Amino acid sequence: MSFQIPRGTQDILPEQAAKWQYIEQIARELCRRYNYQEIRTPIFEHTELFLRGVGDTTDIVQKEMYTFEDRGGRSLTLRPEGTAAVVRSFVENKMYGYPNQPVKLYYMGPMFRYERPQAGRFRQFVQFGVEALGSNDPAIDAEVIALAMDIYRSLGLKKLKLVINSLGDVESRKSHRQALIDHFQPRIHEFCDDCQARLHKNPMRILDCKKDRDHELMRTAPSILDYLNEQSRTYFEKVQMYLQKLGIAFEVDPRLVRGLDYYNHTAFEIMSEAEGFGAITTLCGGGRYNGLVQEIGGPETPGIGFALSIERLLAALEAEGISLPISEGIDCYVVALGEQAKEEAVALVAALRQEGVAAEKDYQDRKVKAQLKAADRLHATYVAILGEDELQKGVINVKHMATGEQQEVPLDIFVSHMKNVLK
RNA sequence: GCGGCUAUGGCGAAGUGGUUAACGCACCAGAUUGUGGCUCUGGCAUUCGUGGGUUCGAUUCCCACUAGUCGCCCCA
Repeated sequence: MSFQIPRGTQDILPEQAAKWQYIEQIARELCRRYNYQEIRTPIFEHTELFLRGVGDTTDIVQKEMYTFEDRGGRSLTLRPEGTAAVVRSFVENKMYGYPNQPVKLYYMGPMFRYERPQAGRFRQFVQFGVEALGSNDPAIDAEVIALAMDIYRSLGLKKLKLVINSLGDVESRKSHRQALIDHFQPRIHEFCDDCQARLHKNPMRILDCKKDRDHELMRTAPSILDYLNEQSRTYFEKVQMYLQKLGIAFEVDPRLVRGLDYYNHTAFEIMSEAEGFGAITTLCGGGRYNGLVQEIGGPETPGIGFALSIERLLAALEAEGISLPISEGIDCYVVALGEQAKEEAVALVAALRQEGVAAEKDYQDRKVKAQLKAADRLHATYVAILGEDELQKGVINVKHMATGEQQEVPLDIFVSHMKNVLK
């Protein structure tokens, strides 16, 4: 074996690719209905963008970035997530000046993180995500969540759990942060190393720790929800009200903390509850990021979005035993016998294709029997057999594979005949 | 970054310190001089992830590496 695919990446072979196309099509169609428009940004950006946008205390920035220097000495990074780049483009192209606000965008493409691969985790993976920039209406939070749920439901997923939380605004977070430090500080030595490090860096993450999950201080820890100021609480309540109005079931989990620094107010996650799903159950994560646009150098602009991984979506479909309605099989396989017929078959196949018929022929110099077998393997609806006899009579033998019925069709009307029977 | 398990033909999968590496599926050919899906017959791994080591001899034992997989951390 001379070459192999880089670690944590995968080839999407034709059979799988058909599923990808189907999912992409559903996602695009729903974006059309929700009026989100596609934006395509580069696969790499200046490293500085992610340091700023994602936050330099995050794991992503600290240990997961594919960073390299180009020949001009610039530090570039393969994008580890989509939001920073979309916001960069929003600012750079002055989209805050667009007449239609909020600006509603979606993107779909590969992201890169240098991590150890595992079930549902890759070094290159594809995210579909949306961003709504310029609105502070809790209804847009609900819309974004609804769009994510709609995508999953349209594909047939049932075993989903939507969890939401509010991280509050800057003021609320500050007071909650202090309350957490006061709560854990006296007994922090009873916690794991990670938690001890988190105490001052990001005490909220202690609540997320799985090792110390059962420590009594965890149960009694101050909840962010108790520290939301008036404005933040009202906002969160409205988001919930709208979700109810949309008939979307959810659970409030005050311990839900999103990994990226830029989140505030609404945070949410959609998980799969399917049996036998791997350890990583998060299908989609998102939230509000009101400070980010300014951080990237634009005017103060609120924003909310989510990102979901197509790989995990496929895994969820698999876990729920859902097969997508992928059409397979060609319309007509032209079987040729003899030199003259072979030459003729090339023209016939071309003519069929010209008229929109999916057609194939043999290129392996197979015998009739083997050509039929090949047609069968390709799930051809029809087979058209052309030999010496047919050429003599100016006809072609059209056989319906499922019924075995066969009829002679004059060569000059063959293509239109096929178009007819295939309707 | 850390830990467990794994690595045999296109795929699935048995197996042994000793010289022919089971079997199933798929594929190819023939039985069937021009007709698929069924049946029968035959063919299909100079080789057991890569590199070292132990040994008279290793696919089988040991080590390293690479990759996969599951989990931790974290996340999509």
